Amino acid sequence: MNKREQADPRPRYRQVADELTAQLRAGVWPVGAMLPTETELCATFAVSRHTVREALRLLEESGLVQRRQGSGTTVLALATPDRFVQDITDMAELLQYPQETRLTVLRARTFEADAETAAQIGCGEGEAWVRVEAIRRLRVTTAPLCFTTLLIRAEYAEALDDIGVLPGPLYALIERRYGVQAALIEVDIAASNVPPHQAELLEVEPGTPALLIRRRYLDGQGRVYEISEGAHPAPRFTYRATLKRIPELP
Amino acid sequence: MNKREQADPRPRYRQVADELTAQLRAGVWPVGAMLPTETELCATFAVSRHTVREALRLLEESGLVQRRQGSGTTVLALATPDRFVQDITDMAELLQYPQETRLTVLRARTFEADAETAAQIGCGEGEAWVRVEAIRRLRVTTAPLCFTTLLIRAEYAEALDDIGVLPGPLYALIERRYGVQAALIEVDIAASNVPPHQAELLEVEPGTPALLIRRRYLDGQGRVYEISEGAHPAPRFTYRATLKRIPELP
DNA sequence: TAGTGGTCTAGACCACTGA
DNA sequence: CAGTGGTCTAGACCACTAC
Repeated sequence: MNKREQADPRPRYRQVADELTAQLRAGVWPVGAMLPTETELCATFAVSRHTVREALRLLEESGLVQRRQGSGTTVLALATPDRFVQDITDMAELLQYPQETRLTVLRARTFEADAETAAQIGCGEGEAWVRVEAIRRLRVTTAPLCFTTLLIRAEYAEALDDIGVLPGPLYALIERRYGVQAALIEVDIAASNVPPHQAELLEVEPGTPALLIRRRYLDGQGRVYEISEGAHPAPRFTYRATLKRIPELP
Repeated sequence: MNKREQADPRPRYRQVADELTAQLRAGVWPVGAMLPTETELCATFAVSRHTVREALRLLEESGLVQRRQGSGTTVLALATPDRFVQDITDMAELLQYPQETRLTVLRARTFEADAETAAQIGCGEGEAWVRVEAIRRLRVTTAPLCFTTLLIRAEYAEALDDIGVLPGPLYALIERRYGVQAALIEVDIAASNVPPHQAELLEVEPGTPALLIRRRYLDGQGRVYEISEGAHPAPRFTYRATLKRIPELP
């Protein structure tokens, strides 16, 4: 039993994981049911607890089961669904602006969110926010890249002073100053026309199609603390993402 | 040494991982250098090899180090960079069309890629492909959602017969018939105007802004085998993504 | 061939869950 | 309280890498 006698090149924990995956797929346990305990699985497969735990770790990483100390291992799914991820490692990659861009603030104004604005933002009524309008340009050429509207909680307003002084996107400046980290970023992308009052600033004809990119930044408590909305005239900007498939278990 | 005598609630392997992370950040080892061997780390931290390995697993999952059997553990980075992921679990989520849509094929035609087309597609010159033009509609209402142009390798053309018969996006039909899995999907999103010849079909005025979504599907060998290009008239469709921060180690 | 990380065992105690 | 998964030890052999 010690050596790998059979011609199976897979490690034992992998064999156990594959067997369990197959049994899950076969419907041995329904979703929500409890898997046998680790000790029981040790007996079933005649392996040590360590090996069983390595196998369960694989199942857990695939999202098939959930383990909870004290209560046991529950079935989350019978088979690994198709999964894709977009993995963004670089902050610049997230915003997808070339490094050589500069944001010029046009206006900044504090306001209190009325009912309608609060609903739009997803914040409480009466909260103090700052609205900033700005233009993003390439440093070299003159054509503006986009017209940006930023909304940030008034309590973080001083981070605005760092725009143009320190590099990086606003959310990074806020993190630097206040320690608030974006835990979640919601991105909405839509098409629209360049609004009339922005057309001149963007140096395009009114009615030019534009890519609207709206990002909502949420902190660890799920509270929205920044919203950025950029209007990018049609030919100047393309949003690009690469999605990788997460390989299935077997 | 057995019990957790100090008031440190972290498990030992976590303490070891955090200490190593701090040392990495402090520059004890440069990028590319070898970490001490697991046995050495056991002695340094006075823990068992299992504990060291759990700690190294954490470092590896954070992308700080790389482990290779036989050669050792090398430093990949001194600190975990900001990382965000978009995690797409549902296939429908990937395409973001509501379930109740139907694709109606207007035209389908086989062609050979000339030099220009081959360069655009990213395929070899002279290869046989099929171009399909189609309209996606909600089943209930009448307003078309988008005008779609599909390009697929001619060898997978029979998957087109399943459109409207089997549910799911084309790439899933191809996978079902031929076993080809998308390993990578590249998504480009841009703004444009609805082309004149599509305006009538989409039931919008010519010149209406549209969201162009172009997806390139690559198989495991990095070969493009399908491209879909959808033109979505402005108010009818918004692309939405949610990015989660990957928590740092400490 | 020496040394690395990968796998595996047997056994122990702990922290947490739920009856 | 009994039983679960979480952590940890001591020790072993194996597969792989590099010299």
